Amino acid sequence: MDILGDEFMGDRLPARSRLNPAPSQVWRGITMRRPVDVGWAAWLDVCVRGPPYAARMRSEASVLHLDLDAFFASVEQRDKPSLRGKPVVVGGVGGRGVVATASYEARRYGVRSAMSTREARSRCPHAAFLSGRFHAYRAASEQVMTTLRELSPLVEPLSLDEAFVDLAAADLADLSVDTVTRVAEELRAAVTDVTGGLTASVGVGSSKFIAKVASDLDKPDGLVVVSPGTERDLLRPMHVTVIPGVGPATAERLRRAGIHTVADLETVSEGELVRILGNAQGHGLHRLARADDDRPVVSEREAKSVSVEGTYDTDLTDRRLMEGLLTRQSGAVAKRLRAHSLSGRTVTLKLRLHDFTTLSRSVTLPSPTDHGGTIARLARGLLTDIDTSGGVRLLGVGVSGLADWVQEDLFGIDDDPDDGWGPDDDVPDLPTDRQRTWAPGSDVVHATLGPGWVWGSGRGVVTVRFETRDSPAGPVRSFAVDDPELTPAH
DNA sequence: TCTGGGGTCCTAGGACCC
DNA sequence: TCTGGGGTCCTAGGACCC
Repeated sequence: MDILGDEFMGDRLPARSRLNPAPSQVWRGITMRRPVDVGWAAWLDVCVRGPPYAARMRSEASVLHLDLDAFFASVEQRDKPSLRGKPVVVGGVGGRGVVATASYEARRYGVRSAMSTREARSRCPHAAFLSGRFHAYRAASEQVMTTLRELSPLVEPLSLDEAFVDLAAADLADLSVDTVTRVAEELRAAVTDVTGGLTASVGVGSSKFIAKVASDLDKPDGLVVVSPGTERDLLRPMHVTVIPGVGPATAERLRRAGIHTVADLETVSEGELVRILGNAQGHGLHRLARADDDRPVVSEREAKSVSVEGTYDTDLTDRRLMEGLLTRQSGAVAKRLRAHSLSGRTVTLKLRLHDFTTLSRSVTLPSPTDHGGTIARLARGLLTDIDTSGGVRLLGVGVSGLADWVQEDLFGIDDDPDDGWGPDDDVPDLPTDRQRTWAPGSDVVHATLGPGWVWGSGRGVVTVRFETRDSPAGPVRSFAVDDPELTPAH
């Protein structure tokens, strides 16, 4: 039975784990066998989430969370002394910009992250409004992350200004509250030193959740260490929104069920939470409400998607302009994919209409691409079905289903003379309507008009690139067509 | 002219396969 | 010629995070 059990897990579950061995690594290489007294459902749970009978929570405060204070604004004040002590707002400065970071001086006027810049200007007209210098932020962030890695090899950056550090992987004498307090204070000083004056708020606790809550308790420039055993008392009086994953929508659903605080949440059964919030969130919240969090600190994460989007100061209505913007965005996405040696199979078009409704449309190729032209053609193709007559405020392109290789590299497209696309080959008919993409799975995936032609009304000779299963940037052929939907671009 | 940009994860339905 | 169930893949949308 045990052997059967191992085979079962080895065969089925790992489809994901083998490719993407994520949190399961907490088990530190221990091969786990299903004990005879544990049922299958419970065993699955063990394999996915970790051992339930081992201590789920760490017994020591060994997870540290560091959060740089008002990061973007602080970098600006550091680099420009005239801004020190004054309200600084970094974010979008255009007509539709929002605040990314407000300095503490600006926060006194009610300026907050995610507020529209328009609103921020009306609340604090004398603030300095800056659009941001991301190279400087990235450089400062790197200095900080390097400092964290000197303390422990296990550092998980969450963004430019935030990271978890696993102190259990650090070379410390012990993990007592006194020791981690001292280490955390030294770390804060080191961060300020290496960045030339930036301050950080730090929280330390027995889990990611507790460390993050703790770092919020004494901002800015503070340190809170939560003693093991006191976690639940700390959380009980807090509003449910302290729990990561509980935003405005979830908080409202909970409020309607009479649940406001973590203490309220503790009294609700797991089944009831699942009923209110669905499976994943219900189970997750039931655990977090009890400070039950064994998520490991993970240093390397694989990217799952790459995207570029833009919100325009005035709504777009010109389709040709939108196609041009998509082409440019696709090129940027492709460039970033190639910079990371990635390619992806699914291309997603994103639109936000004038009334803020958000749409997405996607297609999946048989093999991954990192080719800007291919991404652009697919994105423009997806746009053709959408009614944009009311105006479009946001346009974007993304690629997901990422692989760390490109099929064209493995099966060169030009060096096989008998690749089935010679001059005498039987080439499929051109599409006669505006539809330019074939169903995935057919041999020809996509055909695109060559330069000089757009879809419209007319007829003539067109150049078409055929994209096939095996060659996404396939052969180019010319055709005489008699298609009233086709017209020269000039 | 209220509401960014870059992500992650989850849900739900349909197609398809065994 | 009807009744399944499970699993995977794909698409669309939504919540959430920094």
